[in-house]
Amino acid sequence: MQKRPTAADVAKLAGVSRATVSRAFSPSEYVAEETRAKIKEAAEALGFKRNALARALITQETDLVAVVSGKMTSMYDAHLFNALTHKLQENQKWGLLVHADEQDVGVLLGEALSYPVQAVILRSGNVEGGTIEQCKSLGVPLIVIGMADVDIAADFVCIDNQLGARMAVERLMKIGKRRIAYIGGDKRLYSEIARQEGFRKAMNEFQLDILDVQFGDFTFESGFEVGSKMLASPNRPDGVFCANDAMAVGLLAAAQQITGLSIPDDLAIIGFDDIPMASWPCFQVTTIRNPVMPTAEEVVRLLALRQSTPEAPSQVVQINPELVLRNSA
Amino acid sequence: MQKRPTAADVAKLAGVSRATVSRAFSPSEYVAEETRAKIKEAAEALGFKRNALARALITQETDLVAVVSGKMTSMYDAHLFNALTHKLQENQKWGLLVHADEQDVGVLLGEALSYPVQAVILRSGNVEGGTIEQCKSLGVPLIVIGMADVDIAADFVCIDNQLGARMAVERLMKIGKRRIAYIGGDKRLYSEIARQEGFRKAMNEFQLDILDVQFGDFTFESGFEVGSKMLASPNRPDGVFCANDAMAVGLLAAAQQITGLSIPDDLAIIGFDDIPMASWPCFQVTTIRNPVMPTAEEVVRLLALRQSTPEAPSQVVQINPELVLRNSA
DNA sequence: TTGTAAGCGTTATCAA
DNA sequence: TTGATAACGCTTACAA
Repeated sequence: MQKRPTAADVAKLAGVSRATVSRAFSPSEYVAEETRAKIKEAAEALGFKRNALARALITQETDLVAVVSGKMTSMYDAHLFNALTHKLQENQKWGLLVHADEQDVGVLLGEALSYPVQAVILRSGNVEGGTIEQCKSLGVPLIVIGMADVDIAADFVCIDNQLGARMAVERLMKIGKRRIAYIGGDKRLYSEIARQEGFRKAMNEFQLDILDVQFGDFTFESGFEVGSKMLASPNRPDGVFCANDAMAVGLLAAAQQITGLSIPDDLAIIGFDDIPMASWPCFQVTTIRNPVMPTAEEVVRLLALRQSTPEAPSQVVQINPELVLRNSA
Repeated sequence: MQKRPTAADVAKLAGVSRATVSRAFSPSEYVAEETRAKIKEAAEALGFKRNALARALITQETDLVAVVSGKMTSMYDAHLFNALTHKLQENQKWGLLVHADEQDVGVLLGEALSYPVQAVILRSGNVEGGTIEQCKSLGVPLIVIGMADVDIAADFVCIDNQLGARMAVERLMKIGKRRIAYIGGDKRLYSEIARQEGFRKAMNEFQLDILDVQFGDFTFESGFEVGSKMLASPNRPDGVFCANDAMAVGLLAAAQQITGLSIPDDLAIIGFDDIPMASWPCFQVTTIRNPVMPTAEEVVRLLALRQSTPEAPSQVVQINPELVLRNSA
């Protein structure tokens, strides 16, 4: 920040008042075309740009949105992030990046909130009390992606995990699988909890016994490792629902190393999310799509809604999952 | 943005002046411990936070940094982004997100620059003139990641692509390969240009003929496709250097489908970047590591340097590549 | 140690 | 259609 030209500089050069310069930059204000042209020209010459800070201060409205996101460990995270930033930009919002590695969301968000933001968009496995309190006390709307909780005063946008899990079980049933197992991820994360619950409910509904339940940590490596053990067991499943694609691909890779094991005949695999890798020719994993664009769109819709109707009751928006058939099930 | 409490509110509640409230929040200012405690208490009660906008306006210094990044299409992008935001945060900087899909970097950056940012960090395949001009005319330092150009008045942080390519060729030579081919990515991107040049120079230096040169677009799918063709050719190489890991893994996957083809005996593969996937048990690709942490660290170092010494001549910082030996070469 | 008052770069109100 | 002038929420001389 240094010798940034100000409206006063432009005013002097154009021979008008500061107020007129300001007006010249507001399309809705009345100002003689001639004057406006003169001002624009002077502004151009100086490289003048209205200072968003000073503007926000007086207009009392920001186009800043805090985007809280953890480490992006999978392509799903990266794609969601892409979609979100894309949509925000399309709606003239600027994302203020808050990178929360661990449990430090509260502190970091606190610091970030020294910027008056229009809302906080949180993409995280867990929403702790401090975060919600902070937003509430500052009157900043909170929009959470990837989980749902009707008891928290925040908006939520989340894939319908239960339905997704049910679709997976249904598919495995349909292709004749009865010895069905589950590979879950980090037990503290909402996606794991919800998907496992959906899986259990569906299995129960179809009156199927759950053959095996194992846990990885949502990574390929863990899917490979846990999957290898599961396949080595004498009690081997003929169908596995994995809580995300990375683990499903890991399991598939493990299965591919066992000679004579045919996919999907001996072993069917269904993942969750539909990351690009699931469609690679060497994998071709059947999965439950968790679409990022609709998610991002709902987020900006809620953002707009909160701005126009701040007092509206908080919403939980469910995104529809979709069964994507490939070779693994 | 609504009923955010201000310093005046706190002052009234604590029974002091606005100035004292301000001082109470600056650790270096003298203010009676008793008063400070009283003010902190009042601030706490109201949920007061100093407004960063107003602060920046008066202090004339921002902790905002524009982070321009395209769509993240690979885990390398995601990791670099993680590392960068992490480091920025560690240095009390806030990233203002600019998501540039295509050639629209100029326009978007222009809008983003209405916020007085300390610097612009650009992660992109191409730096066009408009971007540089805009930064210069506003006196905002520009730091570019992933390319190097001594003729542009900006700081650059970039892996030493030539050295990396050379290390790959050297390794292929060392394990007895002489029929060496190259699979490149999008020809407009700097990484492609620099890595290919490095490859050609090294091949020339070792007095080897280049067997084949093909191009994908830096994705797994393209590596698989181009690789399949390359392997089907009667003039099949015994060693391939790929311009990134995604394509190297794609090529490997294609090779794995050919029965009787042994890796690395019949075909050695070397990638670039060292993304997690390269180390997966089913791939184990030898690669040239392009480390993200050192890159991010250099960026924040340059950021600090530009702030303390704005007029220092621009730098091109080369990051050292590293040969990571795995099973594919 | 604290209060008063000026000012950062804008926009909004009110006259002219 | 334009120009003074007062805000916005803060920091910082300068006084007290």
